[in-house]
Amino acid sequence: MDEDLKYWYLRDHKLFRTLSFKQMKQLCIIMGFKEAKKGEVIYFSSSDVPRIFVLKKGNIKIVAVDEAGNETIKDIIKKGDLFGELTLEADGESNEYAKVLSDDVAICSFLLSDFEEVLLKNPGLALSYTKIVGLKMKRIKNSYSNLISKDAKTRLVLFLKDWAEKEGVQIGNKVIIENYLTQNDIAQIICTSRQTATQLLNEMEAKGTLLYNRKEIIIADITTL
Amino acid sequence: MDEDLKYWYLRDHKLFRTLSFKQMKQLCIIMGFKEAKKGEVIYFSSSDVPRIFVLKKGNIKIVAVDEAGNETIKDIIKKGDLFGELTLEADGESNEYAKVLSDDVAICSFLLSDFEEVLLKNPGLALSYTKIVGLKMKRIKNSYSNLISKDAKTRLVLFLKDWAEKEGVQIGNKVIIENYLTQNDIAQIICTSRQTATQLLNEMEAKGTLLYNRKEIIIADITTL
DNA sequence: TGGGAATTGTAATCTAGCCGACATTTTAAT
DNA sequence: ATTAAAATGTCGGCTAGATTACAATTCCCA
Repeated sequence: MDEDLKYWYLRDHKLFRTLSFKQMKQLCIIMGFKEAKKGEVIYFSSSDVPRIFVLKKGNIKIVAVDEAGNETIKDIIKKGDLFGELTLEADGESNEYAKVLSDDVAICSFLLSDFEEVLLKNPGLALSYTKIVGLKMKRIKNSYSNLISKDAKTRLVLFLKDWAEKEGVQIGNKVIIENYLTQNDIAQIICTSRQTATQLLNEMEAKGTLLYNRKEIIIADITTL
Repeated sequence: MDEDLKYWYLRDHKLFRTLSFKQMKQLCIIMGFKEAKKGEVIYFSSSDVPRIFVLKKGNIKIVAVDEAGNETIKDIIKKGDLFGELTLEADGESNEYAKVLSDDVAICSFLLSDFEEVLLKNPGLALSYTKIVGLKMKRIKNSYSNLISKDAKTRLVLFLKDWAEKEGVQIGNKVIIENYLTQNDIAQIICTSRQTATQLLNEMEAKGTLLYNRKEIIIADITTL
């Protein structure tokens, strides 16, 4: 792939904006690039050499499989997000994979070891990176503590609010969200059964607070959700 | 407090071992030091200037209080652990406090802003720091996913195994843990009600797999727990 | 354009574990 | 020693939500 295009893809990310041209060049040399289509499984955390990924386009979900074969959605990764061995420490144990949700995705990646080299030479970048990882941790902590203390309905509402805020198009108090998740996906994210999620969504639709279909979700009034 | 003693306190921590004498001196200048006794509440995350803390001696628990006044134990901090604004980002929202569990504790701290300065000048330190934060994140993720997919009994067993591994004294297959937690504390950590935790512990005691009292916990056979 | 797969809808069971309501024991303080 | 405050032990009722089991829809593509 063209070096210059790679450069711009990366340059676009807030994490790398502080770097000089020379430093960017250095990063680009070690960069990988990949595209994939909907439904594809693009990444098994344990199978490959440890890497850091930057999602440049589209959405993917990170799914963890436990010993019993149960699948949990660990994370939804959106354009601009980092994923992979964020902790800078390879992790042989966990069995995770990533599945493409949107029609297609574009992904940049570095080898963990290469990325570390660059961080060592750019303390500012290391600091920014730590903050990004920290922020991610904070979000995870927050959503997990919701899982524990709130009931399924509250969790669904919190998830919808969060989704609306991040991606929704707001018109007055109405918010339209492009829906690339199935009810089963949503259920897995808020950690409940598919049936419960379906029931809750239908209840909300009956009450008129919501309008659900496979293409979009329309929230009647985000302030009273 | 004596500069030299401060120096050694810090030097002792693995995170700072790579620093030169000069760099250590720089850190010591900005360092604070504090001691506290059992039961004392030593730290409100939101009330003070953002800080990073290193626990040099003893144990504390980090407790979060939600809007409804429910308390959850977020973390148990042990000798050598870091806590506070680890993400390098002040967090006005969360309402947390730390309570001393052991007879007494000793704590070092830096101002967040000062610590950032030092990290900027020491890329290696920044990298180590990111890894420590990352490791903590990984542990949190792991324990949370247990909360979600496992039942209360399994969670208790996992917690005990973890505790035994980290702090227990092993004699053959028998493990003795110094118990500085109440049953209520344990219940909060594994996110169940106090009554359920009590019941589970008593069941295990009845089956002979365990011996619980306020001073210590003796696990009969760690391999079959 | 038809048919299989994925997604969504609905209902009836069943259970872990929360909650309230105590009794009992241990600890710490005066 | 006395007593108040923590910590622990025990029990039954109650409920959110998992689970099982189908039906109905919608999507996809050959």
